[in-house]
Amino acid sequence: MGIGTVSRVFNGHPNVTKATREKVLAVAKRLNYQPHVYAQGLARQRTNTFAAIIPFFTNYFFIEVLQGVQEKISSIGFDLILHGINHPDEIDESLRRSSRRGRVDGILFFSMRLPDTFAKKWKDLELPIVLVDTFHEAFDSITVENFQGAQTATEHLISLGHKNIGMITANIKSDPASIRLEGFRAALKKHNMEVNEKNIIVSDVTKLDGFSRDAGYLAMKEMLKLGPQLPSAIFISSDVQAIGAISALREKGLRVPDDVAIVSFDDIELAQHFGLTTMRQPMHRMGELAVDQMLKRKENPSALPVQMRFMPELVVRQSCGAKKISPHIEDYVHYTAPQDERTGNENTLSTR
Amino acid sequence: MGIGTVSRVFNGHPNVTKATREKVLAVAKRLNYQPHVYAQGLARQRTNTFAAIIPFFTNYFFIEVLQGVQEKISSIGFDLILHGINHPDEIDESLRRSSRRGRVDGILFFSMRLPDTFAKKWKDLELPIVLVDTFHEAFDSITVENFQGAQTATEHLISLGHKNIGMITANIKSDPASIRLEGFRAALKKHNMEVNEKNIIVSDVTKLDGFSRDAGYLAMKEMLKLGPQLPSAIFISSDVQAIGAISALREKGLRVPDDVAIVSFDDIELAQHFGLTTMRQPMHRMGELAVDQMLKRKENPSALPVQMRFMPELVVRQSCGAKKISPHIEDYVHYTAPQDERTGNENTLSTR
DNA sequence: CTACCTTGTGGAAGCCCTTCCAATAATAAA
DNA sequence: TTTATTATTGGAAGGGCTTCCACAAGGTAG
Repeated sequence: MGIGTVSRVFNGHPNVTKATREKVLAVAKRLNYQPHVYAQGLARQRTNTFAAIIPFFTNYFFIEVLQGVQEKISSIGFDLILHGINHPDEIDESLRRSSRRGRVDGILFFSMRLPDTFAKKWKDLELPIVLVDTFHEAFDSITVENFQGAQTATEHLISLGHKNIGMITANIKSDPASIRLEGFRAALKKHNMEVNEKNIIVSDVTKLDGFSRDAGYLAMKEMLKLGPQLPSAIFISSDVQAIGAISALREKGLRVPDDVAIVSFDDIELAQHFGLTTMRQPMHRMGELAVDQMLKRKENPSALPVQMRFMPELVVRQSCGAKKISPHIEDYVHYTAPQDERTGNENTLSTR
Repeated sequence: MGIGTVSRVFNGHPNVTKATREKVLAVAKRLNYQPHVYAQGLARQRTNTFAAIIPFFTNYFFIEVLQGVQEKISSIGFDLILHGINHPDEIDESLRRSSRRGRVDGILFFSMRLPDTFAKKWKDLELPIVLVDTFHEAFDSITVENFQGAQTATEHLISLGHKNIGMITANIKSDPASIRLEGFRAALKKHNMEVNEKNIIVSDVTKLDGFSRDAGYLAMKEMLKLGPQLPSAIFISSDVQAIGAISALREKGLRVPDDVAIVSFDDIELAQHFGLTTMRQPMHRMGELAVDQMLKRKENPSALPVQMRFMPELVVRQSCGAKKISPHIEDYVHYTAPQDERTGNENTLSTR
């Protein structure tokens, strides 16, 4: 049996007699033979592996996207190398590691601003990259219409008759946060309502760019200082923040949606549990699509960058007050204020 | 410049003159040269890569462990190949893929029972494997004292004076669930209390082995049928279940901890938010240790299997009633019953 | 029975490193 | 200055595949 023949058998090439094929397979089984992955990779000049660079997924949004990615990647028989980013410095490092010649066949880059230095020198590199939940004109990207989404969310509150509407947004340095804020403003303007700057609380929390429960809690604390002028409805830039914000409201004895109506963004799994009205992002789907796009890009490396944008969908639950619900039930416990025991890791991370 | 010299420079071998080193480096930079990862792997016969096989991390427990793993792996300059398992069938497939010759240098296997077929043929394979949150005598493992932990949790409730104590447990097919149940029983016996079988609700949910909010919700619904004999205190086998269970209680107008005291298990991030008294597992740390153990195992492949067991720690918050809290506040919303909109993925998965 | 296609098979070359050994250069000792 | 050491350097061999080319074998048509 020639060495080439064996290769042909294992790779399902057509020109092999059934007899030889079986003979090869038999011997292979007896010897417990398996092709050496790296040797194949070296010879074929590809790895069948993608890297995913993700700001660490303590944030539920990423978990769901990552799940989509991972399932899709497995289904096509590829492997996924995971780079969790906890600190902005790690971005460069991860990109560099992933770009090492022969390491992976492509990179999925999530939710973080692609460093300009990389954006430039990337075009030389033949390595495809797909951006998810972030944008760069030079590369394929899959994003959500944050502007439109925020507008829709806000308009929902307007349509419920609210006149005094506020917003709590995550750290403005993050694209999604700032764009959602713009959408909020646009909605009010569109309906000839004045934008009261005091009604806008911008989180200055740096951890997770303010997309966290703690940040939401603190922001609402801040907003509560408005006292009687407290908005009757608030758009909050993410579900996790909304959960924190609700805790702050509870502490003051304020009820959602009766005293304050809330619409948030993301529709993470918990949103359902908390009865949050929110803008649903097809997270799982976005993960899958990212992989699909990666494959397409590999087939046609020179095509123009593709930009997919999803329209988030309004999911009406209870927190906005549109759906009336059964009698209120007493809550059982206070939210213990942030940092009570878990050590607050103050790494800043520019992310979603 | 000889080819060997270049290699020496890139690998930091000592015997290279400063002059040559710099010359090589200069040329390398000019040519934008990088060693080819797979070629290195082939020549060195190692990949600097570990695989992690994890039941999919919609479950917060895994996220936290995975984070520990990922950080540690990056810190030693290795790569992590992630295999998320959604269906039991995928376990074999993942193990097989990871075991392919030259694919990875080691496998971290999480929370699932290692298939016997693999356990056997593994010893031939030179590939190290470390088990986390699961056990097999033949391999290194890092687990938590589920028995002791459950016992401690139960004793805490006993010490608070409860006489009628119940337990809600996840699917008994899962090791942690069944062991925690045993610990519960042992605690009662130790204190000469009778074990009332009606007070034990065993979840028959298969998805995530019943370690889910829905399962907890349903189990509590079931338990509520006890009516006036409802236990005054309940030990629940995980935090997520406890959260679901609390929702069910709320629906009935019952308050935690006043009407029912609760202690659960895991101490996921959300536990704090919900004020759950729970048994803390050092999840992040377990992830790191798994990697450490992997490295040790590689240094000394023939050492006897190491079994590390952590003692979970009781974290007292509000749900057990030991800490009295400020006046109750009305809750704002019902828990919308399971499966209201998210399509219930009914894959069964034998996991934690 | 030839001449000409197919189809299948063996193996060299190439993928890109690391590692080892031999050769050379530099240095120290005599 | 010569010899014995030691520090560098070059490059062949080897790691395990894929791919391509040449050749053999089997078929078909003339």
